Amino acid sequence: MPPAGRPRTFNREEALQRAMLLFWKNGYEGTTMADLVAAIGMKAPSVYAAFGNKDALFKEAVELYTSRVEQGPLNALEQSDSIGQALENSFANSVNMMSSPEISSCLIMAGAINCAPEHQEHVQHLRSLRVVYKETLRNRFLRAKNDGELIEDADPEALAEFYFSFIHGLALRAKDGSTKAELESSCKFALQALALVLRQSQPR
Amino acid sequence: MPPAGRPRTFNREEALQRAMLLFWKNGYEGTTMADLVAAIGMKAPSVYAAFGNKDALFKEAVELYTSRVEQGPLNALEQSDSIGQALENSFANSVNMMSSPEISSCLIMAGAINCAPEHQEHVQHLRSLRVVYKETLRNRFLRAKNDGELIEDADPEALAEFYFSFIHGLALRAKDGSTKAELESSCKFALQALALVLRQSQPR
DNA sequence: GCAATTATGTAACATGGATTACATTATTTG
DNA sequence: CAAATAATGTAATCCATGTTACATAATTGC
Repeated sequence: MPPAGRPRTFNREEALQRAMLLFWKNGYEGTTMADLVAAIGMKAPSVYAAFGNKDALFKEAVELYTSRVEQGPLNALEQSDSIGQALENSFANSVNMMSSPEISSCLIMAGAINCAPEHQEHVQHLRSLRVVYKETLRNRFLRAKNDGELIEDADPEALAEFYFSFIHGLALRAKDGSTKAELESSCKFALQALALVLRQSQPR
Repeated sequence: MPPAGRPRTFNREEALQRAMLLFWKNGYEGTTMADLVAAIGMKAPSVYAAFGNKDALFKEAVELYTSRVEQGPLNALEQSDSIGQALENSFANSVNMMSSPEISSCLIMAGAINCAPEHQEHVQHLRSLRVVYKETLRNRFLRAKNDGELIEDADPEALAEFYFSFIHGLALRAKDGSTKAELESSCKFALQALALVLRQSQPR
């Protein structure tokens, strides 16, 4: 039984998806409510009625992004038993999502950098999501160490920080126009470097 | 002979330096003219008279930043004959400049990401400066290959892209709160990875 | 059909932030 | 001292952008 009142003439999910794509492409500050309203194809009051305000819409968009896009690299990290495979899959996943021609980069990694005072809500929000990725990476390296995949000297925290820096940089390179091939060759080298801390790796 | 007219009551260079520090800390969009005017300690018309407008002031601030701050890592890249030393010095230099407690990160690398439409002038400007860094890195690797420092298989372009991604990421990690120690241990690993492509390196 | 409810479109309002008009003040030159 | 020149402070103006008031339209339940 639909609720009383005039029914919506647009699809909320579809509208959210369009908003997400815009935010992905241009970030929070680079996307105006006018842009969003136009992309959704309705007038401002309808969008406000459906989503609240810009902050709330952004939050929902980021949730959609997280579940649809960011989850890929995150899951890949955990699904393989070998740390090498895990990273390789995660990177491949990241590069793919960063390489859509019109959109490019990563909403979370490349979002709201140096754009607004630190205390603004969306800045904190994105940062906390970056922390999630970092923690996932960190836990994966701790597990690898535990599993005996890494040499004694290997420092999982440092490795996580290194690979996270690299991934973070990839997102910016994508934003700055690096091709998929360039991103991929970067990743290839980053993965080769893992040999330096793998226990069973055979030096060439 | 000073020009006719009332003399300025503030030091232009000092004002520019303060503006640069603000832009460094908060980026172009995160810094308002009101902030700048307050930091300089004058009223808006005086600042406009001295610097033109926000864009022009930003441009001058970035020039100051480039010559005073960014030049360090760039010079370090070229001043050493060994690619390993060159990178090590450049990274150390970068980490130092990114680690000032109150300021942190890099004006050029972390500036104007996903904050404003691509076509805005300051966005293009920062991007072009990033290209300079990338090109310097690329040329340094080409030279290393030429000098016989690298193995046959080494791809200087890919190496440049990788290390630039990493440096780019470092800037964001710094912005996101990584400690100097974390940045340093990341760099250490990144430099160890160079062994994979160094001709004379002895595998362990 | 009528009341209640919710969406829509038009047209505003509110705010923050870049920029400037104008009168005034301080300095050099003649 | 007068004229010219340039800086200063006050107080606006302009504009983009987020947000909402209000009248109207479409739907449900009685």
